[in-house]
Amino acid sequence: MNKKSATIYDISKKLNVSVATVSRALNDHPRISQATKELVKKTAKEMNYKQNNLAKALKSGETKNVGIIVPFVNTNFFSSVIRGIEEELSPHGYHVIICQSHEDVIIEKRHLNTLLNAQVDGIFMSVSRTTIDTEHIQSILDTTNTPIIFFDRKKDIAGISTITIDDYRGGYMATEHLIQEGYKNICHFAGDLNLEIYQNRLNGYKQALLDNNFQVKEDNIIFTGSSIDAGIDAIKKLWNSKSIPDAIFSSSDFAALGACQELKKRKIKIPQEVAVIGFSNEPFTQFMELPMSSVDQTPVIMGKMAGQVFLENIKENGSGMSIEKKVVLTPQLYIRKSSKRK
Amino acid sequence: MNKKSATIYDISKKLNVSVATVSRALNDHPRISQATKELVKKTAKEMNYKQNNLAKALKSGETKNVGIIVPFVNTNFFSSVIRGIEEELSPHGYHVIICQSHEDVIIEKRHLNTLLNAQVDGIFMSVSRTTIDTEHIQSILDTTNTPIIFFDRKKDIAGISTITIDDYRGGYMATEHLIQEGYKNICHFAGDLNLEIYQNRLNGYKQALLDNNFQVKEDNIIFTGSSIDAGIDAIKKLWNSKSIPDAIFSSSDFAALGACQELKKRKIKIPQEVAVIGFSNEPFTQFMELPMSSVDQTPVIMGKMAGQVFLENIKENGSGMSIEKKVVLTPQLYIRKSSKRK
DNA sequence: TTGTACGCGTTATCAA
DNA sequence: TTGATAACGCGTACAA
Repeated sequence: MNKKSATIYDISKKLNVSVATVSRALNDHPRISQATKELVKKTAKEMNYKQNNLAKALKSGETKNVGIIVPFVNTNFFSSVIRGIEEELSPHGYHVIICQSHEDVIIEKRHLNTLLNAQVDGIFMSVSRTTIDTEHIQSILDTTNTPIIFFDRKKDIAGISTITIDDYRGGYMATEHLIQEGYKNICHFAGDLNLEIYQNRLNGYKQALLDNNFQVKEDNIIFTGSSIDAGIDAIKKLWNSKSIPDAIFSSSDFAALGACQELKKRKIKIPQEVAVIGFSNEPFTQFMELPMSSVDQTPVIMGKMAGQVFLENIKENGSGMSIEKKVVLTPQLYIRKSSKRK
Repeated sequence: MNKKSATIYDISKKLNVSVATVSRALNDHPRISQATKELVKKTAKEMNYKQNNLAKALKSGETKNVGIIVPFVNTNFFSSVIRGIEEELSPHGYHVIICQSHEDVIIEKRHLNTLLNAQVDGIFMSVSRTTIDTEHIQSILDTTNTPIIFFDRKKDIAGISTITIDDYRGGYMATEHLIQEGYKNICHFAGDLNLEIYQNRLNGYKQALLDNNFQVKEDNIIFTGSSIDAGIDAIKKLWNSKSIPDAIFSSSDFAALGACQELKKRKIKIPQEVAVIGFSNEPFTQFMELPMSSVDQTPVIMGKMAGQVFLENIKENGSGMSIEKKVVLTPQLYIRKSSKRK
């Protein structure tokens, strides 16, 4: 009842040739006669032979598997990056193993270990929100040859290639756009500053203000999370304060959405009274009651670039030394109704 | 410069014990003295030993990897199912390998083969749109012990477990809801009938009409794809016909969205003049200009159920015979403004 | 309690 | 052009 798949031994027995010959025939080795090649391949097909990549990997040291660690897989951004990586690597024979960290550094650490045990040829990761210390990553770098590639949420570690978007520029672009539309009191919904991306968006915001002779008011920087509720709360807080803003640049589309909902509830008009612009260009932004402006992170391209960097790394890595590449993609500003007053 | 990780041989040499002892110590074998256990584990840590799961898998025949084949990974539905599978299996030590078929049966076939070569312990899949013939799947069933589990988009093959939602019921619920709201001329945007899910949604629609003494008019069944443009085209076609509908039950949220856009353009009021209800409960539906009703497929639960069925299958599979399970989940109707006239 | 030696399925080296 | 055999790293049956 148990169906064990045929091995090259089974083929070699059946044909009365050595396993070496079978292996070479199947791999189109140049010094094997055409006749035996065809014979071997034919009987291999008949016997339903399937190459065992496990054994091959054990011998060669290459599994042709890569790991990807993301906080959650079912968000538009991360699933799109994964799509990009898969599409870049699949044609080169790689498989992609997905792990979710749930924003928990403990789980992230565990996944890193199991991926290494599984002998993956490389690891792509976006660090979790709770990843502050990075010794667990540094130690992999020190003790293994497995290349690690950060995308989007990176940490500064020498020897690790990164693919990011220019979040600073994204923040700058969004803010400058609001200024050009004539808004005067622009506030910012900042994200978790433990993550560089949110720091950079904030810094871009600040610099755009300064470059346009605006003042950076600390009261205008609200630390929200990335949830709808956080956006709602932020509006409540702001509208109870002395200085009510006339524009919001949110580092998260979801917080921006919450803001829109709360503003509507209060009958405050977008974009006439208040402009809103988000970040990530989530699919829902363009279908909202009032289509929302947002900064696109080009996630599929990010994934493809990450894949390319990995492939180059593998190719160059004959020497055993790792090459560090820093790819920075330019975000794309999508201007929609929520921020167009003119 | 090349860092090769330590093996049990390295540890055995260092401690002057046999590899067997090292192996057993690391695996907490009962008949190993506490002293040597601790010593071995300590030095293993010192030498930065990492178990090579490749070798283990080659020996044991279990890779603790499963494959998932979906058309595309970056859709809300599929990425949510993947999340469910990963969360169900990860605690049991499994890794999840993702493959995209791009709706192409040729690619699907290739992925199936490479997954088998990789010796995965199981394969989860949603068939591609172009998968009509199923001999490539049947032959895996006949020649290997690798369990296959269909989710959502299944084919009827004996011996394959399936996790689906009751699409028939979903179609029935949506249609009946429209009838109860007083709509009289309900049309249906049908999907690719090569996929059972769309057949079932259509059948549920038909039966709901019949059960409520409505006539099923073939002209009211439009075969659209699942794109926004298809929805737009469908409206154009319908509004040029003799019988203009007052309600639309779309088998796709995106086609429904296109319909909403085109209806708005034509200044036709939703839900007063025409009701719209979609399928999948995509995140954008609740944030639309006019929040859209939709049928939720509970994808994360679907993924978890698929994972559970796999685990049960593995457990029971000592005998080498595969158990076939059919899990049918109940869809959830989300009624929003686009279909509430009363 | 510990050691020896084999097998898992490949590929590669050395001989023939 | 082909064959015999070692090696990859691990677990384990059989011995001691």
